[in-house]
Amino acid sequence: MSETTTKRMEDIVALCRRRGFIFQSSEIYGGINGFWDYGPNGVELKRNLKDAWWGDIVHGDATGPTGADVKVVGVDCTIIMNPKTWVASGHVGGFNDPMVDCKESKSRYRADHLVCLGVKGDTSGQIFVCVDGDDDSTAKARKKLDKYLKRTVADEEIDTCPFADLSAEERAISVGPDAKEQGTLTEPRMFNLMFETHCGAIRDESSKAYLRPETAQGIFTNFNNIVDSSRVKIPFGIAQIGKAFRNEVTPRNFTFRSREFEQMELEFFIHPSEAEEWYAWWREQRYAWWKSIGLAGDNLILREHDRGELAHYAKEGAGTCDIEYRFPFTAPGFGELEGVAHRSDYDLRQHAEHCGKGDKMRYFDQQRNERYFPHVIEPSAGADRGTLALLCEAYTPDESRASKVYMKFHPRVAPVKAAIFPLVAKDGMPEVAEKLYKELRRKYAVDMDVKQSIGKRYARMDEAGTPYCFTIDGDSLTDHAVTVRERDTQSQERIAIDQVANFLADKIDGAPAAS
RNA sequence: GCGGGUGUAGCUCAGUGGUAGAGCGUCACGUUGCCAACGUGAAUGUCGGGCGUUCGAAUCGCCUCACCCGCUCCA
Repeated sequence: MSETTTKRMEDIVALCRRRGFIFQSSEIYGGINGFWDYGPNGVELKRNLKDAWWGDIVHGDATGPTGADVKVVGVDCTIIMNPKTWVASGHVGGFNDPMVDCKESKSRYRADHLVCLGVKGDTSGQIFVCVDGDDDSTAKARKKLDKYLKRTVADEEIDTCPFADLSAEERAISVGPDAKEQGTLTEPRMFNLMFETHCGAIRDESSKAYLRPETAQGIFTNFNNIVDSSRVKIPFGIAQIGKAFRNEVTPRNFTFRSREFEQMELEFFIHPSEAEEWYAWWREQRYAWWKSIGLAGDNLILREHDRGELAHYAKEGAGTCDIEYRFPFTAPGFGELEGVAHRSDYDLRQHAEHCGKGDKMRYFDQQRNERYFPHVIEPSAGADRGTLALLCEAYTPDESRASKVYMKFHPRVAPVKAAIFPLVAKDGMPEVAEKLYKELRRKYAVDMDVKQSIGKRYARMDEAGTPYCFTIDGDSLTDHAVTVRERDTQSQERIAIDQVANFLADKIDGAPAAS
């Protein structure tokens, strides 16, 4: 990473603090790793992002690839759910045992279930790992061993030992049960990224509960409730915005990897035969959306996953992609903003199996006269990551300005849409400004500032990313017009004071997408 | 988890054992005539935190926390 990009992230963090976007959580006590607070400007920015998402997803008027209306309803589910939810979803699996991951096959194994095969007395060659007691896995390892030694190894030559006993050097020459390359197995480690708590006063195993690590499961567990109560018909979606928690090993990169974060998730339910076209459609839709709120150009990419990195349930599906942004701390690489995944019918099936109400999780399609588990296309976005991307994208150094930097937010997400200034605080100008301010603030987040020089007030608004300033001067009292100062160009034009609200409406809602 | 760096006012920093400072910003009053103007005045500090050494610690030692960077990791 170059020095300039390093410097820049520090500058962005400093501005976030200086202008009230983001603070460290509980800072007066020294902060806490992985938790961040939003200040007055930050909460407006993040809320604008979430409102834009909700407005476009839930209240949108899109037509899907099959010609169907894109019908979406919302939910707001609890953070603490019945712990069985997380057993069904796979989040609790092997939680009390050390686990080993394979970087090649993406499989996860219980460390105490893995054994190593080698030839007695031979310490130089590769070690082949298999799942203890699993005949297929053992046979596979034996075959790999034979191939490696270019001969058939007799049973009595075989030496075994627990995988957990291996040193780091030995792990480096080990080949995983489902791998071809050596050294793809991680060291055994306890693996539970869920925060735990207890319901009720008694703290024992039976009262244990988890803070949700994703919002999606609240949607899946309510699937039949919504089908029964909302008259929705496939294809349709269920959307949720809410907090999720992951006890990350290494929170890092400002708010990018936080332990408490907010997700904007949509689960879109479709007939299995239409998965491919809906997946492709959502992928393009979501990519275009991020562009529309101001993430332009080379910093935003859509990256289709390789087959190798797909989750097990997605292997046979239509695909998975990430929408990624080039953050200063990932440059020249990218960091994930949103994942769009075809999850097939994995989640609904899992819950059907675990909850014992299998039929309830299936959908009866009147038109097709068919009962089936719908497939799911899941666009899952991070609200905090999105907010951070907006901040990074907006940050624009400009040595020619008094502020040395300005925040180039799209008007739709800008925390403050406009500021109203009397040019000087006399001759009736403050009164006119006050009247305009009161009129506008009913509808928009606007600021009024009477004090100090006009240049200083413009500079402050540049740093907060306010796109427009309306200045009332001596002539305004007679010609009923104000000067609009535009943030990005610093240009000025004069418009009628009774057209200010229309001007803003046009800029905020009718503003063209970033090029 | 490993390694490197940083931590003094909102920001940039000075202060290397003896009364915590400067510039910018912020606020108040005055002045003002479109880009951090000017004058006068004011407020602002657990010197990241704790323990220790010392008559005395921002300064020395130990521990710890947080942030940034490079690895690792990211179900």
